[in-house]
Amino acid sequence: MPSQTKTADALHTVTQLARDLGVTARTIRFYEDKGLITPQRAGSTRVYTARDRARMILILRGKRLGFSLREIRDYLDLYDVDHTQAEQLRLLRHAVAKRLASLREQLTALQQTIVELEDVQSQAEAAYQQAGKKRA
Amino acid sequence: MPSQTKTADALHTVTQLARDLGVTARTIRFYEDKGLITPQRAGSTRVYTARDRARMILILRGKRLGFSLREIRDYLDLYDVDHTQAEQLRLLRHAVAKRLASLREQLTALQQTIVELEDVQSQAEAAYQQAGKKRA
DNA sequence: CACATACCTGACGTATAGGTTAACCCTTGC
DNA sequence: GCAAGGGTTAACCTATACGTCAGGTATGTG
Repeated sequence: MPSQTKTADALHTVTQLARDLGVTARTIRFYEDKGLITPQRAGSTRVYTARDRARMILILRGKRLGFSLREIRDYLDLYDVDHTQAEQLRLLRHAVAKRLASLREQLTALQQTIVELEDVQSQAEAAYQQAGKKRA
Repeated sequence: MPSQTKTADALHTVTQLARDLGVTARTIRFYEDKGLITPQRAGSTRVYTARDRARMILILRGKRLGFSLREIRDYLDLYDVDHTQAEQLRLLRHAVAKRLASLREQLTALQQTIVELEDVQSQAEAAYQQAGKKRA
């Protein structure tokens, strides 16, 4: 695909894109500083294409999933090189699997904590009832 | 139960406790600085009892669950309240209920994140298979 | 006594993810 | 002609959770 396809792709400034995505312009510039996105420039003004927007969405998604900006950058770099490289996909799968394992561990621990806390709750409840009786 | 029961409880220094728990002494002192534990002192030297050790274990578990030290401190404070005062019990129950609600919320979010990641995983898997085919 | 250890406090450094502010440049409209 | 509004960089501030000295004290041993 040649680089000039459709001119219909809306271009945006940082502020517009930020509003669109629910982050601040500062955040987007910060990501650029960290090498996660590199918009074109019109003079010194940043110009974002639909592709850039899609990339930002991937970044935010990565963040939601608990990856650090550095990790996100590395994974996005994998995409950029070539989608068909099996080796890179292997790395991605590995990273995702690791993260999943960690999350599942957290899930188990969290469930356990809830059970424990429910125990504390019922004990506090019982003690409260006792205190009530004594006072009566 | 009176406060002096068995003298058999082993006492430890920061370094000993740290090694025992797999953290550094600096970490333990830091927690003290943040009000999470307050060991007794022998002169200026910190002295940790079995209770202190148990408390440290609770702290570390909280950390594993991804809570901030501040949250952990608040959470431990709940345990410290006098269990016999009705008013305090009321506050305790309230705090525990709030924390439980928050934990359940986190649980839901975590489960959702896992589902999303599993999705990413299966897509990466599919792409990997595709790449394999192409190369063959 | 001197030296090795271990403990203490205090202060500064690090990484992550931005927020805030300052000072400056351009463009547009009245 | 100039203020308003948006864009830019640079630099400093924040919070979290420690690591890493520096400098000082106390204890025990040959």
